[in-house]
Order: sequence, then structure tokens, then C-alpha cells
Amino acid sequence: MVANREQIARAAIRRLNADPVASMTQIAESAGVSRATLHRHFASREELMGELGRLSVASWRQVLDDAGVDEAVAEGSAAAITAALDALCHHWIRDVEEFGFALTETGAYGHDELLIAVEEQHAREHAFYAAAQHAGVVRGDMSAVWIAHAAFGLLVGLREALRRGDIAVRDGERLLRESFLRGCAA
Amino acid sequence: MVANREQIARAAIRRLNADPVASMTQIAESAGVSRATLHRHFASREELMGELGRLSVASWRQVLDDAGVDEAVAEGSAAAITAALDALCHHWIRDVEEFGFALTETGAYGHDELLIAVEEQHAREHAFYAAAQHAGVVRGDMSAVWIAHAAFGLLVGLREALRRGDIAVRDGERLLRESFLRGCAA
DNA sequence: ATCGTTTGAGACAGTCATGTATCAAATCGA
DNA sequence: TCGATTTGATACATGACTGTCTCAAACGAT
Repeated sequence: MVANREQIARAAIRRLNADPVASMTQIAESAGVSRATLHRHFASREELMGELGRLSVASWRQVLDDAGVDEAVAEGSAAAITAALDALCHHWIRDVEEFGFALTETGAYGHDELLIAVEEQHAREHAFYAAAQHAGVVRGDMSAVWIAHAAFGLLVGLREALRRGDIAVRDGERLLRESFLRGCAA
Repeated sequence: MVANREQIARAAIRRLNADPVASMTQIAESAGVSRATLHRHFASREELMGELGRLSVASWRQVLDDAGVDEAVAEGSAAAITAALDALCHHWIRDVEEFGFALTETGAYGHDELLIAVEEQHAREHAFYAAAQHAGVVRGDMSAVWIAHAAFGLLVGLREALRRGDIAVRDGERLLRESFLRGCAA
């Protein structure tokens, strides 16, 4: 069985999605390689988690890019912001499916450059929600930071619902969008 | 320094809220006792986590009791359901402040009776949201199970926002209620 | 002050996870 | 086929954590 670094990283992500505290031995098994081979590709657990953190933040960045949040902020119109918000809900699904474990990962971000990248995405989100408030697209009676926390929380809920099989993947986007934008009250 | 079992458990909870992977040594420090004393009160980490799990589920049950969700389900009127929903948002704050760590705790529920108690509260919540749908108080175009996941997710978001000091405790209830019931869109 | 109880500090043993290293077997490419 | 490379299995060392135990000091009640 031959696996390259990226294949091993992908298998590690899938395993950690199902079992966030898997050991290196368990991760190697899931990747179909021996622990020795896992260590040859990633010198330590820290290096593996660092790589997974980079992949996760890259995916998050891609979601924001694909949704065009920066462009929407620059344009500032309600139409542009609304379209970006809609696209965000669309692209979040892929991210949650693949990197759900990273939503509540508590130890992966020990690297300075990784922490900086995380804060960068936070800043982009906050700027986006602030612009959305300014454009009258989202509520002004709650801070942009809270709105980002609410979205994050719903992504966690989505991850759990998917993990438990309580909702179908194809419903995920609609449920997320509706809950986030219009809430659960009738 | 003298501390009884309950004080130690409370201190453990506070520590785990701040650091979900604290060791027994760290937990003992936070409780102001030696590790030997911690072990005298709780024979093992498993016993301590079991006790904290019971306290957490008891608090969750208390929230549902205080909000009167079972009574509202039995009565079935929109007014009763709406009042219970409102009360739920009110009482959740206390629970999150105290037992926030338990929201994403992944190893505390190894005891059968504890698992049963957890499922019981899930069932009460699901019955409540189903009744709320029937009464036309919450949306019928998403399952009661998803609504429970959405609420859970927002509680996680609330925990993070409080942990980071991004929102004030006194705003927590309003932000939670508004986000959950009416969403973030303007 | 005395005595029984509790506590803290420290030592020890066992387990698990991680990192390191060795060597034979398997794989790959020419 | 052959040589170079990669891999898996295994052993070992280390550190962290947990549980257990001992004993002197501290504490509380009389």
C-alpha cells in the first residue's frame, strides 16, 4: 500500500472528524499505513496537526473567497452583500463536511503563522457582517462579532446533525441558511 | 485549606470551562487541594467526570423544568409554548455560564444511567419543538431535531463569545433569543 | 494539651502515547 | 533480474498522566 503525504493528511482529517481524539496509531490505521510510515511523512503529531490546521484554514479562506465576501464589502450594496451571504451558506457545507473537527479543535493552533491566518479570516468575517449591517442586510442590534459567533455555532450544530445522521446533506444548506438568517420561529 | 466534595466539583467545572483538557493535578490546583485529596473525594478521573456529567445533566434538566417545557407540551397552546420558549432562553444562560464545557465534552458519558438521562432531555426538547411546530410557534419546514441542533449550536457560539469576552453576560439572553427565534437577517 | 482525623508532599508502579531506530520484506524502476 | 528505495513490524526510551500508598504535619474537637 502506497500513500503520499496528502492522501495521509486527508485520511487523518476524516478520522478526526469521526474521532477527535484519535491517536497516531489509530490515524495511521485509517490511512492504511503503519505508524512508522505516518511518522516518516509527519515527524511529530504536532507537525501533522499543524498541517491539518493549515489545510483547514485554507479551506475556510477558500469559502470566503468563493463567496466573494471581500468584493461584497468593497462594493457595499445590499444586493452584493445578500448574494455573498447566500454564497457563504452554500460554500460552508463543503467546509463543514470536510473540516468539521476543526470547529472545536482546541490544540491545533500553536503556530504563529497559523494563528495569524485564523485571525485574518475572523477579521474578514467581521468586516463582512459589519458591511452587511451598514447595508441593512443583517440586524444592527447585535454586534458583527456576535453574528460571526452565531454562524460558527450553527456550523457546529450542523456538524453534529450530520455526524449523527439527523439531517440529510442535501438539506444542510437550506437549514443553515434559514436558521442563520431568519431563525426558527414561525 | 478545607474543601468538601461539592466545592471541589464546582472548582473542577470552572477549570474545565477554561481548559477542557486539564489534568487531575491541574484540577486539584484549581480546587486549592492536593491531588491526593482530590483522589480521596473522587477515586478516579472517571468518577470525577461522571459526577460532573451528572451535575451538568441535572442542570440541563433544571433548565427544562424551570422553563416548564413539559407543561407547555401538555397544554399545547401557542401562548404556553411561546412563554416556555422565552423562559428557555432565559434559563439557558445560567447553564452555559456554569456548564459550558459539557456542550462539547466528548468523553464524560460512559455511564449507562447518564446516557439515559441525556437521551431523556433530548427527548423532552424534541417533544417540545414538535409541539411548538404543531402550535405554529416555530417553523414547520425544518425538523424538531434540527431545531434542537440549531439551539445547541447557538449555545456553543454563546459559550465561545462569553469565553472570549466578546459579549457581555447581560446581553447573552437577548442575543441568544433573537438569533434563535428570528435569525440574524434584518 | 491531647487525640483522632484530615491533608499535603512525595514516592512508586502501571499504562498509554509519542518519538526513534533497526532490519527484513516488499515495492519500484531500469 | 537487480539494485535502490520504501514500508511494516517491532523494540526501546521517554514523558505525562493516573492510581495507590506512606508518613509527618496540620487541623479540629474536647
